[in-house]
Amino acid sequence: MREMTFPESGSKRKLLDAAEQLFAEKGFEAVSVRDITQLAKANVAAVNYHFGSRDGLLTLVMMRYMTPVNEERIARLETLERKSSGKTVPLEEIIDALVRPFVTQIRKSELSERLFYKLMGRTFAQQGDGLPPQIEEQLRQVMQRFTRAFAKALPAVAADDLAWRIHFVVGGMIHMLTHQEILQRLTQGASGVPPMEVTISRFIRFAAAGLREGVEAEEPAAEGPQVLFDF
Amino acid sequence: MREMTFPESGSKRKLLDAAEQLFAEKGFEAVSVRDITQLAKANVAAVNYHFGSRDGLLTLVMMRYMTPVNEERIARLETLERKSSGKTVPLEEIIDALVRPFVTQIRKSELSERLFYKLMGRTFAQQGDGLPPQIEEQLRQVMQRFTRAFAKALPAVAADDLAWRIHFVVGGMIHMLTHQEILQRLTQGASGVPPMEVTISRFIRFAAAGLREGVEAEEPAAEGPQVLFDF
DNA sequence: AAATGATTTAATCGTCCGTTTGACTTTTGG
DNA sequence: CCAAAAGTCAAACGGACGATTAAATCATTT
Repeated sequence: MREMTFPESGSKRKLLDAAEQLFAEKGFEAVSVRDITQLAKANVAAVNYHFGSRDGLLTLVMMRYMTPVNEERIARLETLERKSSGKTVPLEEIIDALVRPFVTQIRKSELSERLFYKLMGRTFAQQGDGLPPQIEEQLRQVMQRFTRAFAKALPAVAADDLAWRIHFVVGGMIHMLTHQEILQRLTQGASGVPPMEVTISRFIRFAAAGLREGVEAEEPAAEGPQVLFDF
Repeated sequence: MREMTFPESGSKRKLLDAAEQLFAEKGFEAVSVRDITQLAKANVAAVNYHFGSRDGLLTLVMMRYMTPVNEERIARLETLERKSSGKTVPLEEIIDALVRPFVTQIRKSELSERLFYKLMGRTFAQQGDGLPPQIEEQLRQVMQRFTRAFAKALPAVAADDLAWRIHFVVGGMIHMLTHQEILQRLTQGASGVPPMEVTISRFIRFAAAGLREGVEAEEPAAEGPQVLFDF
């Protein structure tokens, strides 16, 4: 009958939140367990008690915000492929599925927008350089999935060419996230649309053009107009 | 008659070389003074004696490989602007001036290609996040200079749009450098051309297409054919 | 109320860090 | 040749780090 009571005290969550905030602000390696426990108003030993080690906490923090994003990416891509059964999925929609979860998942985090984007960017930037294996595996699967989708949408682009172009796209995406604050001030002033929405639209157009480079324009869709993207 | 003897013992250079190598391999923050002096076969105190502090050494290491690259970037851009006096500089050539110095400056370093690219990538990725002020200033000036050039080459692109597109390009460039090793294996097997040359050609095409997005094709150059880029 | 398990706490461990010291050795210039 | 400068060296400094211990406190169940 105790299933409604929290089996864990609030301190575990407080530690996760404090760590998340500090990692976003200062980077993963620049934050000590003492920084974290101090912000969370917990004892130094709390981290090792609840998470086994600093690395255990780091992994859980990463999983908490990365997993929903990666799951939504896959879900969106699968929806796209199901919708357009047979027909090719428009390139812009694939890129959208890759980056849109950044804005849709943000409200579920308690971090400010700015910090959430930084956190995501920091994580992606560290790929292949000491990320927890679970995160690496998630990202590997996501990129493999999207690479296949891109290949289908761009049959005219050679495989090795496409691999590099996707690489460039990912780099642009990371830079968009990590340095978002620098340029976001230019974007503001527009309508009530969140600034990141505008940035993502810009990114989708840029990435699609880069990915399509050298591919001659296809004949205007045989049946009906193309889906419009007026971000 | 002693002009051929080094006024400084070789240890200063050995420290710079060792630090450069370790920074490239493990990242700037993951290398201790003791790691460096051990590889350089010097005493722990040598770093503080020759460079004042670990940060002093880090700054000098960065300056040593960043300054030539940034100077060549500017020089190439100025040559372009001088050559095509009046006429607009082709977009591809501007991007080329931005990234080509990576390959031209590499042989002057004693590092292996792979490490040199990693080092550059790591540095760019840290921009605005604790780089030595001199390096930050160099990069700021370079990007300001190139932003002006891009604006001239793409008068049809709004200023804020262009700023973001350049941002995406820089992100792709950084990712190309830092993760070069992962995809380079796909590129090899070609002719005797260095793999990075091929990668840079791919990057230039990608970036140019992204930057040009939405700009209707200009009428075929009124006088003579365009300069050919057959990388 | 007693017992049990989960959590919190202060104190401390050993290690690594960047830096400093002072003695020692080498190089340099008059 | 010799004094001054430059360089090297072993040793140690204080501080921060992640982790651990054992006792104290809390919550829940019996």
